[in-house]
Amino acid sequence: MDRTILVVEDDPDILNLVIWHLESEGYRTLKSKDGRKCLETAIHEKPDLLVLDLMLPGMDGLEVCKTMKRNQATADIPVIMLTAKGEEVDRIVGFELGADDYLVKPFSPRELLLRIRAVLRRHEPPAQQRPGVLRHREMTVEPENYKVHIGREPIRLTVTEFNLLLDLLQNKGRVRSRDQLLDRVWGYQFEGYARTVDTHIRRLRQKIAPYAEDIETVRGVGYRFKET
Amino acid sequence: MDRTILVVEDDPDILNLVIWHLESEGYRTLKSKDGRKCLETAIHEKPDLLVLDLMLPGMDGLEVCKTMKRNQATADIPVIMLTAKGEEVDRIVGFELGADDYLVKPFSPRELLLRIRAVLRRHEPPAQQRPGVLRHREMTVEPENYKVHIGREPIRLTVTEFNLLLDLLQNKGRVRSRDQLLDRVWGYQFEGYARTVDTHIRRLRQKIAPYAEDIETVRGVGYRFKET
DNA sequence: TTTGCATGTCACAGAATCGTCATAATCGCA
DNA sequence: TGCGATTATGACGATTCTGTGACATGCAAA
Repeated sequence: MDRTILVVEDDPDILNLVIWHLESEGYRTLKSKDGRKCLETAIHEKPDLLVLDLMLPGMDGLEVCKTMKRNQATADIPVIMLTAKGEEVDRIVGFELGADDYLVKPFSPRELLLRIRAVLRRHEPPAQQRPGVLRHREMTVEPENYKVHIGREPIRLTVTEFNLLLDLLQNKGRVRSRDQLLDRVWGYQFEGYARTVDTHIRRLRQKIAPYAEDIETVRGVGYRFKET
Repeated sequence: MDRTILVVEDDPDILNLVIWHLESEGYRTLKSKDGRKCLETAIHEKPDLLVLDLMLPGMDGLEVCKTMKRNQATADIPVIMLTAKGEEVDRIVGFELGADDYLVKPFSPRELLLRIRAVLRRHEPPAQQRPGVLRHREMTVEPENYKVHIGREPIRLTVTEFNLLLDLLQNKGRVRSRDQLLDRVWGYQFEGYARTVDTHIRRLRQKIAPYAEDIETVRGVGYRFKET
């Protein structure tokens, strides 16, 4: 699962409280105290959901929300608004801004968690798009669990190896350049050499030995998982 | 592929660095040091993407961006902003101006390249317009995959051979001179003899043996892929 | 702290690929 | 038909790319 939630709130007490509850529920979290900064975070980190305080220094929550919905990169991220009593609830509820739900302070953490769960469920990608279990001959890969089996035998992969395998498998038949792989598996900000990919490909091949050949080297281009 | 990128930056060092990296990745490039001039260039040359420095002499990056987005001819060109640390990142991130992404200096060239690739991917024309699988009798060529089949049989081509075949096939029926082929397949910077093309044509003919005859030699001119 | 694992980097060897050249074959035209 | 120009071919050395093992670092568990 491992959803990431960005919390934007200027009151440090509330911020930490919310963060603490989210993390103890197993969510990954990001914080921001500033309306402007949080947009930046939203774009680069692509959280699965945003918990947004209405009253913020600088750019207020309404603005943040509107801006996000206008920007293609962030338009799909659901937003839960936090408001103090008496704030302009009506406009939020009107959802002119694209907020998906809202809570009036003071709220109970449990309620927040429930709302989050509900909103996430609503925004869950439909089953056929969701990464289900991937298969390749006798090998099964479970994206949600970081588990790989060949036949009955469990295969122990590191996170990097797993992500590498997953990306190749999800793009079966298509060549991925080393840079593309660095981008997708290691992330944008990684500043390493393309050679690193080779090493991990090697380790991956060793571990999925029976199918080592099915990771094809496309010389001068990159790697590709063999179709069927 | 062969996308054109306009880089607008007043610092010549950074400008040349960026240009160099872009070209070595195979992009065509245009430069501009001036906010006003670059608008003109953007309109006439229709680049596929703009890398725009925030701080510019004359008209600054924000203005350029806003102006571009107002003008129908340039509104669809994605923009990646470059900013020095501490500059008004917030307004950019607010995307009031329509920037599609941004980078804070100092940035790594690799990261810029990755962002460019990501933004271009987002703005990619829909699939039905993109060059799909090419066919010639029993032969299929998948441009994105570097894959060639004759019937069911996969054909192993090197990247150079593949690009050569692709260029000929995409221009079926038209003669290409050796110089044209050198430019398109080997790249402008290649400094070699035209005879090199002959050798690769030969290797290509061998590998696609059943259709060897379909690569016609046009004496004194170049080569041509026979119209079905 | 020590230990073990995951990771990224490096250097080197082997293999694939490339460009060039010499020579043979072919073509177009007088 | 014969000649010069052009192209095809095969070989070879040079270059580039990948696979591999070894190693340094960092992190986290013990």
